[in-house]
Amino acid sequence: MMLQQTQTGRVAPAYGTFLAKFPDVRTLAHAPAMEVIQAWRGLGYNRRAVDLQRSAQAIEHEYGGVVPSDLKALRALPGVGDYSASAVACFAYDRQVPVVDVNVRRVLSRAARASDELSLDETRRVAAEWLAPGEAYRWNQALMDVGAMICRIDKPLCAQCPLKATCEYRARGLNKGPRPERRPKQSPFEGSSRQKRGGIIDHLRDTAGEGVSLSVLAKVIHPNGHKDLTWLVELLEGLEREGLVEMTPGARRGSARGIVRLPG
DNA sequence: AATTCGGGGTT
DNA sequence: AACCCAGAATT
Repeated sequence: MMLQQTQTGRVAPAYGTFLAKFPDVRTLAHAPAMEVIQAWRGLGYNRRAVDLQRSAQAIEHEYGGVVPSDLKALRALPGVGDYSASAVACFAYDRQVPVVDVNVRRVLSRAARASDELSLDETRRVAAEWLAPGEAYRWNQALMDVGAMICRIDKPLCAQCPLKATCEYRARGLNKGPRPERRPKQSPFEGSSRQKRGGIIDHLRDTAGEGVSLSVLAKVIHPNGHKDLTWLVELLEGLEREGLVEMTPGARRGSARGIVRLPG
Protein backbone atom coordinates (compact mmCIF):
# COMPACT_ATOMS: atom_id res chain seq x y z
CA MET A 1 0.00 0.00 0.00
CA MET A 2 2.99 2.25 0.50
CA LEU A 3 3.85 1.66 -3.15
CA GLN A 4 0.56 3.08 -4.39
CA GLN A 5 1.57 5.99 -6.58
CA THR A 6 4.84 6.27 -4.68
CA GLN A 7 8.32 5.40 -6.00
CA THR A 8 10.01 2.32 -4.61
CA GLY A 9 13.11 4.34 -3.79
CA ARG A 10 11.11 6.47 -1.40
CA VAL A 11 9.15 3.57 0.07
CA ALA A 12 12.15 1.33 0.75
CA PRO A 13 13.56 3.12 3.83
CA ALA A 14 10.12 3.90 5.25
CA TYR A 15 9.08 0.28 4.89
CA GLY A 16 11.75 -1.02 7.26
CA THR A 17 11.09 1.67 9.82
CA PHE A 18 7.36 1.05 9.71
CA LEU A 19 7.67 -2.71 10.12
CA ALA A 20 10.10 -2.31 12.99
CA LYS A 21 7.37 -0.39 14.81
CA PHE A 22 4.41 -2.49 13.64
CA PRO A 23 5.87 -5.95 12.99
CA ASP A 24 2.57 -7.81 12.48
CA VAL A 25 -1.13 -7.42 11.84
CA ARG A 26 -2.13 -7.56 15.49
CA THR A 27 0.35 -4.89 16.55
CA LEU A 28 -0.81 -2.57 13.80
CA ALA A 29 -4.48 -3.24 14.48
CA HIS A 30 -4.19 -2.33 18.17
CA ALA A 31 -1.86 0.65 17.86
CA PRO A 32 -3.13 4.20 18.43
CA ALA A 33 -4.02 5.68 15.05
CA MET A 34 -1.83 8.65 15.92
CA GLU A 35 1.28 6.49 15.93
CA VAL A 36 0.41 4.96 12.59
CA ILE A 37 -0.05 8.39 11.03
CA GLN A 38 3.21 9.48 12.64
CA ALA A 39 5.06 6.58 11.08
CA TRP A 40 3.64 7.56 7.72
CA ARG A 41 5.52 10.86 7.65
CA GLY A 42 7.08 11.68 4.32
CA LEU A 43 5.10 9.11 2.36
CA GLY A 44 2.15 11.29 1.43
CA TYR A 45 -1.42 10.25 0.65
CA ASN A 46 -1.92 10.08 4.41
CA ARG A 47 -5.30 8.44 4.04
CA ARG A 48 -3.40 5.28 3.19
CA ALA A 49 -2.11 5.12 6.77
CA VAL A 50 -5.67 5.06 8.09
CA ASP A 51 -6.80 2.59 5.47
CA LEU A 52 -3.86 0.31 6.19
CA GLN A 53 -4.65 0.17 9.89
CA ARG A 54 -8.35 -0.37 9.21
CA SER A 55 -7.40 -3.20 6.89
CA ALA A 56 -5.29 -4.69 9.67
CA GLN A 57 -8.27 -4.41 12.03
CA ALA A 58 -10.56 -6.08 9.49
CA ILE A 59 -8.00 -8.86 9.02
CA GLU A 60 -7.83 -9.34 12.79
CA HIS A 61 -11.59 -9.38 13.21
CA GLU A 62 -12.74 -11.22 10.10
CA TYR A 63 -9.83 -13.44 9.10
CA GLY A 64 -8.22 -14.36 12.41
CA GLY A 65 -5.22 -12.16 11.80
CA VAL A 66 -4.22 -13.88 8.57
CA VAL A 67 -4.11 -11.79 5.41
CA PRO A 68 -6.57 -13.41 2.99
CA SER A 69 -5.34 -14.84 -0.29
CA ASP A 70 -8.66 -14.54 -2.07
CA LEU A 71 -8.89 -11.69 -4.57
CA LYS A 72 -12.41 -10.69 -3.60
CA ALA A 73 -11.61 -10.65 0.11
CA LEU A 74 -8.48 -8.57 -0.47
CA ARG A 75 -10.29 -6.21 -2.80
CA ALA A 76 -12.89 -5.52 -0.11
CA LEU A 77 -10.31 -4.18 2.36
CA PRO A 78 -10.11 -0.38 2.64
CA GLY A 79 -7.39 1.10 0.46
CA VAL A 80 -6.97 -2.13 -1.48
CA GLY A 81 -7.86 -1.84 -5.14
CA ASP A 82 -7.26 -4.09 -8.11
CA TYR A 83 -3.51 -3.60 -8.13
CA SER A 84 -2.86 -4.19 -4.42
CA ALA A 85 -5.24 -7.16 -4.26
CA SER A 86 -3.59 -8.92 -7.17
CA ALA A 87 -0.09 -7.99 -5.97
CA VAL A 88 -0.70 -9.59 -2.57
CA ALA A 89 -2.42 -12.62 -4.10
CA CYS A 90 0.49 -13.17 -6.47
CA PHE A 91 3.58 -12.04 -4.55
CA ALA A 92 2.53 -13.26 -1.10
CA TYR A 93 0.52 -16.36 -2.05
CA ASP A 94 1.79 -17.22 -5.53
CA ARG A 95 -1.70 -17.08 -7.01
CA GLN A 96 -1.72 -17.21 -10.80
CA VAL A 97 -3.25 -13.79 -11.44
CA PRO A 98 -2.03 -10.90 -13.59
CA VAL A 99 -0.74 -7.81 -11.78
CA VAL A 100 -1.28 -4.53 -13.59
CA ASP A 101 0.47 -1.39 -12.44
CA VAL A 102 1.45 1.69 -14.44
CA ASN A 103 4.59 -0.05 -15.72
CA VAL A 104 2.80 -3.19 -16.88
CA ARG A 105 0.17 -1.09 -18.58
CA ARG A 106 2.82 0.85 -20.48
CA VAL A 107 4.80 -2.24 -21.48
CA LEU A 108 1.75 -4.13 -22.70
CA SER A 109 0.33 -1.07 -24.43
CA ARG A 110 3.52 -0.59 -26.39
CA ALA A 111 4.14 -4.25 -27.04
CA ALA A 112 0.60 -5.15 -28.11
CA ARG A 113 -0.64 -2.04 -29.86
CA ALA A 114 1.72 0.93 -29.75
CA SER A 115 -0.72 3.39 -31.33
CA ASP A 116 -2.18 4.56 -28.04
CA GLU A 117 -2.57 3.32 -24.51
CA LEU A 118 -4.71 0.29 -23.76
CA SER A 119 -7.68 0.84 -21.49
CA LEU A 120 -7.47 -0.77 -18.07
CA ASP A 121 -9.88 -3.49 -19.13
CA GLU A 122 -7.90 -4.15 -22.29
CA THR A 123 -4.70 -4.23 -20.30
CA ARG A 124 -6.13 -6.77 -17.88
CA ARG A 125 -7.29 -8.92 -20.78
CA VAL A 126 -3.87 -8.85 -22.48
CA ALA A 127 -2.09 -9.39 -19.17
CA ALA A 128 -4.17 -12.48 -18.44
CA GLU A 129 -3.60 -13.77 -21.95
CA TRP A 130 0.17 -13.32 -21.79
CA LEU A 131 0.56 -14.60 -18.24
CA ALA A 132 3.25 -17.28 -18.17
CA PRO A 133 1.49 -20.44 -16.92
CA GLY A 134 2.66 -21.42 -13.46
CA GLU A 135 5.10 -18.52 -13.34
CA ALA A 136 2.87 -15.61 -12.47
CA TYR A 137 5.21 -14.39 -9.76
CA ARG A 138 8.27 -14.18 -11.97
CA TRP A 139 6.32 -12.98 -14.99
CA ASN A 140 4.61 -10.12 -13.17
CA GLN A 141 7.79 -9.12 -11.43
CA ALA A 142 9.65 -9.17 -14.73
CA LEU A 143 7.03 -7.08 -16.52
CA MET A 144 7.18 -4.40 -13.84
CA ASP A 145 10.96 -4.37 -13.88
CA VAL A 146 11.07 -4.12 -17.65
CA GLY A 147 8.69 -1.17 -17.41
CA ALA A 148 10.71 0.53 -14.70
CA MET A 149 14.20 0.02 -16.13
CA ILE A 150 13.90 -0.62 -19.89
CA CYS A 151 10.50 0.27 -21.32
CA ARG A 152 10.61 3.61 -19.52
CA ILE A 153 8.16 6.36 -20.18
CA ASP A 154 10.78 8.87 -21.27
CA LYS A 155 13.58 6.98 -22.93
CA PRO A 156 12.82 3.34 -23.80
CA LEU A 157 15.97 1.25 -24.12
CA CYS A 158 14.60 -1.02 -26.82
CA ALA A 159 17.99 -2.51 -27.69
CA GLN A 160 18.08 -4.20 -24.28
CA CYS A 161 14.43 -5.21 -24.19
CA PRO A 162 13.51 -8.89 -24.03
CA LEU A 163 10.33 -8.12 -26.00
CA LYS A 164 12.03 -6.32 -28.87
CA ALA A 165 11.49 -9.17 -31.36
CA THR A 166 7.71 -8.90 -31.28
CA CYS A 167 7.02 -5.41 -29.91
CA GLU A 168 4.69 -3.26 -32.01
CA TYR A 169 6.14 -0.07 -30.63
CA ARG A 170 9.62 -1.13 -31.59
CA ALA A 171 8.44 -2.29 -35.03
CA ARG A 172 6.83 1.03 -35.91
CA GLY A 173 9.76 3.14 -34.86
CA LEU A 174 9.86 5.06 -31.65
CA ASN A 175 8.42 8.33 -32.82
CA LYS A 176 6.08 7.30 -35.63
CA GLY A 177 2.81 6.87 -33.78
CA PRO A 178 1.27 9.10 -31.14
CA ARG A 179 2.80 8.77 -27.72
CA PRO A 180 1.32 5.81 -25.85
CA GLU A 181 0.24 7.81 -22.85
CA ARG A 182 -0.52 11.33 -21.71
CA ARG A 183 -1.75 12.38 -18.34
CA PRO A 184 -4.00 15.32 -17.66
CA LYS A 185 -2.08 18.42 -16.77
CA GLN A 186 -1.12 18.66 -13.16
CA SER A 187 -2.33 21.67 -11.24
CA PRO A 188 0.29 23.66 -9.32
CA PHE A 189 1.11 22.34 -5.87
CA GLU A 190 2.25 25.62 -4.36
CA GLY A 191 -0.62 27.21 -2.49
CA SER A 192 -2.97 24.31 -3.19
CA SER A 193 -5.34 22.86 -0.62
CA ARG A 194 -3.39 19.67 -1.10
CA GLN A 195 -0.29 21.41 0.21
CA LYS A 196 -2.25 22.85 3.13
CA ARG A 197 -3.67 19.47 4.06
CA GLY A 198 -0.17 18.04 4.13
CA GLY A 199 1.01 20.96 6.23
CA ILE A 200 -1.79 20.44 8.74
CA ILE A 201 -0.98 16.77 9.23
CA ASP A 202 2.73 17.53 9.42
CA HIS A 203 2.21 20.06 12.19
CA LEU A 204 -0.08 17.73 14.12
CA ARG A 205 2.62 15.09 13.89
CA ASP A 206 5.08 17.53 15.42
CA THR A 207 2.73 18.32 18.30
CA ALA A 208 2.00 14.68 19.03
CA GLY A 209 -0.99 13.97 21.23
CA GLU A 210 -1.65 17.39 22.65
CA GLY A 211 -3.35 18.84 19.65
CA VAL A 212 -3.39 22.43 18.46
CA SER A 213 -5.85 25.29 18.58
CA LEU A 214 -7.51 26.42 15.40
CA SER A 215 -5.83 29.81 15.58
CA VAL A 216 -2.34 28.37 15.95
CA LEU A 217 -2.98 25.96 13.12
CA ALA A 218 -4.16 28.80 10.91
CA LYS A 219 -1.00 30.72 11.73
CA VAL A 220 1.19 27.79 10.81
CA ILE A 221 -0.50 27.05 7.53
CA HIS A 222 -1.32 30.56 6.38
CA PRO A 223 0.89 32.98 8.41
CA ASN A 224 -0.54 36.25 7.11
CA GLY A 225 -4.07 34.96 7.29
CA HIS A 226 -7.47 36.45 7.91
CA LYS A 227 -9.71 36.32 10.96
CA ASP A 228 -12.09 34.10 9.04
CA LEU A 229 -11.20 30.49 9.67
CA THR A 230 -13.88 28.80 7.57
CA TRP A 231 -11.31 27.86 4.93
CA LEU A 232 -9.41 25.95 7.60
CA VAL A 233 -12.51 24.29 9.03
CA GLU A 234 -13.45 23.02 5.60
CA LEU A 235 -10.05 21.41 5.14
CA LEU A 236 -10.28 19.90 8.62
CA GLU A 237 -13.73 18.46 7.99
CA GLY A 238 -12.34 16.68 4.96
CA LEU A 239 -9.46 15.31 7.02
CA GLU A 240 -11.91 14.30 9.73
CA ARG A 241 -14.01 12.32 7.27
CA GLU A 242 -10.89 10.42 6.27
CA GLY A 243 -10.07 9.61 9.89
CA LEU A 244 -6.92 11.72 9.91
CA VAL A 245 -7.90 14.27 12.58
CA GLU A 246 -10.26 14.77 15.50
CA MET A 247 -11.91 18.11 16.30
CA THR A 248 -13.59 19.46 19.39
CA PRO A 249 -17.09 20.89 18.85
CA GLY A 250 -15.65 24.36 19.20
CA ALA A 251 -13.20 23.78 16.41
CA ARG A 252 -15.94 22.45 14.16
CA ARG A 253 -17.90 25.69 14.44
CA GLY A 254 -14.81 27.76 13.77
CA SER A 255 -13.86 28.89 17.26
CA ALA A 256 -10.24 30.03 17.37
CA ARG A 257 -9.71 28.11 20.62
CA GLY A 258 -11.12 24.88 19.27
CA ILE A 259 -8.70 21.97 19.38
CA VAL A 260 -7.54 19.74 16.56
CA ARG A 261 -5.48 16.60 17.05
CA LEU A 262 -4.54 13.34 15.47
CA PRO A 263 -6.97 10.51 16.35
CA GLY A 264 -5.99 8.67 19.49
C1' DA B 1 -14.69 9.41 -17.12
C1' DA B 2 -12.73 12.96 -14.25
C1' DT B 3 -10.89 14.64 -9.76
C1' DT B 4 -8.75 14.42 -5.61
C1' DC B 5 -5.19 13.01 -2.68
C1' DG B 6 1.50 14.30 -0.78
C1' DG B 7 5.63 15.05 -1.59
C1' DG B 8 10.25 14.19 -3.06
C1' DG B 9 13.16 13.34 -6.96
C1' DT B 10 14.07 14.31 -11.82
C1' DT B 11 14.24 17.00 -15.95
C1' DA C 1 7.96 24.78 -13.04
C1' DA C 2 6.22 20.73 -14.68
C1' DC C 3 6.32 15.96 -14.66
C1' DC C 4 6.62 11.43 -12.59
C1' DC C 5 5.33 7.74 -9.36
C1' DA C 6 4.53 -0.73 -8.14
C1' DG C 7 -3.40 3.51 -7.11
C1' DA C 8 -7.79 4.02 -4.70
C1' DA C 9 -11.94 6.38 -3.49
C1' DT C 10 -15.27 9.52 -4.66
C1' DT C 11 -18.29 12.08 -7.64
